[in-house]
Amino acid sequence: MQEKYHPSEIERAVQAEWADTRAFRALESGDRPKYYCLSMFPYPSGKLHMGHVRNYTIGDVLSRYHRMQGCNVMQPMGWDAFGLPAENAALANRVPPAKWTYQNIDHMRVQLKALGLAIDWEREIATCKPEYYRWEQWLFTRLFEQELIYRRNATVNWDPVDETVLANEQVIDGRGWRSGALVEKREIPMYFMRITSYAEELLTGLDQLPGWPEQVKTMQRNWIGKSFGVRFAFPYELDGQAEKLWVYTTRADTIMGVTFVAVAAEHPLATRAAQNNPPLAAFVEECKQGGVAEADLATMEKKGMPTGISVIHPLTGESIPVWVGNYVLMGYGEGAVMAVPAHDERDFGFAKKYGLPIKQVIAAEREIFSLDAWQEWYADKTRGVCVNSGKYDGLGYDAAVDAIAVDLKSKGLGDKQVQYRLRDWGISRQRYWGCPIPIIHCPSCGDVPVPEDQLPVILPEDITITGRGSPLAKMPEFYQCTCPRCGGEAKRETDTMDTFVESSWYYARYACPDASSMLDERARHWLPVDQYIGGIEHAILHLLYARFFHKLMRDEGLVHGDEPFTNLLTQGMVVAPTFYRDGADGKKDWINPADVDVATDGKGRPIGATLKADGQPVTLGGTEKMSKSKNNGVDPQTLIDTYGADTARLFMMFAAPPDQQLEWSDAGVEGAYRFLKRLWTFVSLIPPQVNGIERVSDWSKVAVDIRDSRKTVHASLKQANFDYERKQFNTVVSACMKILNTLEKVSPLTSKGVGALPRGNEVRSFRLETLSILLRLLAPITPHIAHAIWCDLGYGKDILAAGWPTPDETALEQNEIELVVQVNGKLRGSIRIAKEADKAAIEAAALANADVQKHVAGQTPKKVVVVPGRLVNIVL
RNA sequence: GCCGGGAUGGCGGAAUCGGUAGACGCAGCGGACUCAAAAUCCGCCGGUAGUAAUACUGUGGGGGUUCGAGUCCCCCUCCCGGCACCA
Repeated sequence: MQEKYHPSEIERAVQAEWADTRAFRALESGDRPKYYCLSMFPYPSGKLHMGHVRNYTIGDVLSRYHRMQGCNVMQPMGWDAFGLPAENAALANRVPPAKWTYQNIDHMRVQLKALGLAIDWEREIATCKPEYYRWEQWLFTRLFEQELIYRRNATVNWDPVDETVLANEQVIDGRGWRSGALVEKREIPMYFMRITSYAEELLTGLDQLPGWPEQVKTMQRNWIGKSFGVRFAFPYELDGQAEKLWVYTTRADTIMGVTFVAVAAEHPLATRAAQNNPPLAAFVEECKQGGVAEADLATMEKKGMPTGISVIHPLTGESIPVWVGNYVLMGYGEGAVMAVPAHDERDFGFAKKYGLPIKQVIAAEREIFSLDAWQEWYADKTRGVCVNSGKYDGLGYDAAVDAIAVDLKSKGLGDKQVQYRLRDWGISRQRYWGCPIPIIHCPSCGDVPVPEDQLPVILPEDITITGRGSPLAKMPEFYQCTCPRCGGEAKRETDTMDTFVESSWYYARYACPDASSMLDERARHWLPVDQYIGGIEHAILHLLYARFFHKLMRDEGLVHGDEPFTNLLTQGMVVAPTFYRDGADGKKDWINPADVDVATDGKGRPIGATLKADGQPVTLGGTEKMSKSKNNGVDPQTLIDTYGADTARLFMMFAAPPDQQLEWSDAGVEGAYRFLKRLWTFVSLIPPQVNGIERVSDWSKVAVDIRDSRKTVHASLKQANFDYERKQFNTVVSACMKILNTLEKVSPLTSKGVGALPRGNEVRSFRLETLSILLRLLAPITPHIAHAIWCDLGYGKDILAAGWPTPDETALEQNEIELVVQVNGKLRGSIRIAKEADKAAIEAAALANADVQKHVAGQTPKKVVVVPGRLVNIVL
């Protein structure tokens, strides 16, 4: 074994060995318990980024740890290959999306393999391949026939210049990202999945997921948003016809305070009113401007205009004016809301702005009419009682809602209703690079699903992207077809599916990537996923859609069980410092941290930075998520080329706990490399054992410093095992570092001192045991070096099969313990005392302590608190 | 705006059930080795005062509960993630 650590040689050799032995092929056979470990698959954007490295290292650590614990592990990998960036790249570089995507996949696969991940590459899938998406189309047709998929109109962002539907991301400050045109809302027909039919199950199912972070479950619960309220109608008459304007509220107890009703611009009532009201028509037009993103709608200025139409309050018979409000959306709920300015912040602001009446109907501790008065109690439904509400006066929330619902029901104008905030999932996309929707539009038969024997509907890959509309809609050879039902001339659907559809079931397909049906028996074997790992940004949408899909597939008889992912780990982002210079056009020119020298003050604080190329200063821009736009990404490839995969992995695991943000640090990488170098050098200097080692049989007889060191090692092992179980890998690494520090103190080895071994067998035995523990603790994190040393030292042929180390409890035992003594909660001293000493003995020893007596100063303690094994607190 | 998180030395972070704040690493400072540098090794390292022992102070800010609070409760500030067509 050479003295110098050469990671690239070691890693190449170890990876070749794994490949030759197909070490990570997952088989369904055997009697070990299965462990399916899945990391969210990457979008093939071109190059691996640090977020990927972090995600896949976490997954790999968990996979290898469980394998060493005796599990039959499956860890697959694939590509979330459809999506918008491929079309953008096609526009920019004139490369067809398919070609671009496949090239990226080939490059990123090589990069992933260099990380030494324990992946079964024989299960690789790419969602853009017909053999994958054909089953998605097949399921679509099944769900369509069950009416779990249906077609209706929905609002999208429309770029009037490019004549294209825009993603929310492509709308910047209300304008199209390429054309700069003001974006409009437009209604188009789309297919929807009836996720609301599963709302209740998606909600209650969260209670069966103890392995999910509470934070994610809370977000999903709030997203589903189950509410108990009242749906009721305001009757009115229009053109001699009796009509009803329906609304929904969770605060029916405030119904007597309604002073106006607001409807969406697209509401039929608004349309009708605008017919002979030009200013209103103009306002309705104005409301169509802007995008559909909820964050924009919620933060924009609330505007409105009266329709001139009034409705009747269902309980008081009062005339209530109807307004059009730009903040009311047709797609949500009824497209109309009751407004109670006295008890709702938004309504209050609106009423103030337009001089609408404000009527207090809930008793507050202070008079209403200032914004902060009602805020104190409004959120707390249990506190207020009704006032100015006629027969409901004095009732609390529950009683008032009950009484009001009964009265509405008796008039046929409403009733209690449970509602969900969750909306059905619109899956149609007016884009090219996606899975074609398998529907044929027949003038006589309507929407006809493509029959099974005509699937897949293959997406043509040899096309050109213009940025205007969908290429498929310009390809008669794609859309011209005959109706499967009547044989007449028909038109194929040219929309594709939301890419979230592919990522909603890939976890199941990995179990049987070559199945001749959507899923087979192997999916039932491997599912559910035991451990899922991915970014917190997927906490709601992707994870909710995947849970929904699992239930759809369950009801199709394709999978067993209700939930797809038993345990979930949401990793934090990778962030790095940013640097920039102000460009000529007023925009910032972002400079990569690799091209910058940072100057620090005496204490190591950064005080300035210069560009390496010209030595001139650049501005420090703060720490942000690694991204192309801020040019602060560090290329993982350079990292791996310079230090090796083990260093990259070690740094990633050590720098922060998996679920927290990770700050990039070149010096931190150096530190990780230094540790591996130190380990390697230490091992390389161990002299060959000519006659083998005579093992110590009774550790209680060895020298006290070795016994103490052994205690540290086993305590660190115990801590590391605890931290592995709770997935806090940064402290696992800390424990490993501590073990090596301890070992080097007892068994110093330098290139100059080879052979000069003090105390023979005791040290050798301790070293042998300690290294076997250390290497196995490190094996999941830095698998190459651990495997190489394990073999070199003759521990065995495969560290993955070596089993997991357990601490020797006898090494941790101690007769005397140290107790900290506080006086009035302040640390004043410490005592050593027998482990089994009783409370009286501890108290006496504590009071006898010189440091303590100084502070007690003859006073009689009021109380003495003894916390066994920890401390004594003397209260004066 | 709404929902969910976060804030601890110069920096990343540790503190498992309310019980010694700062483990482990980085940076920095001092020293050894060297002709020299790199690498490596040893020591110091929250702040203030002090030669020191030690004292006071300290976990974003303000209040509270408790013998005892980084940890629990209330209020506030700032930062981050998501908001349904980025993935």
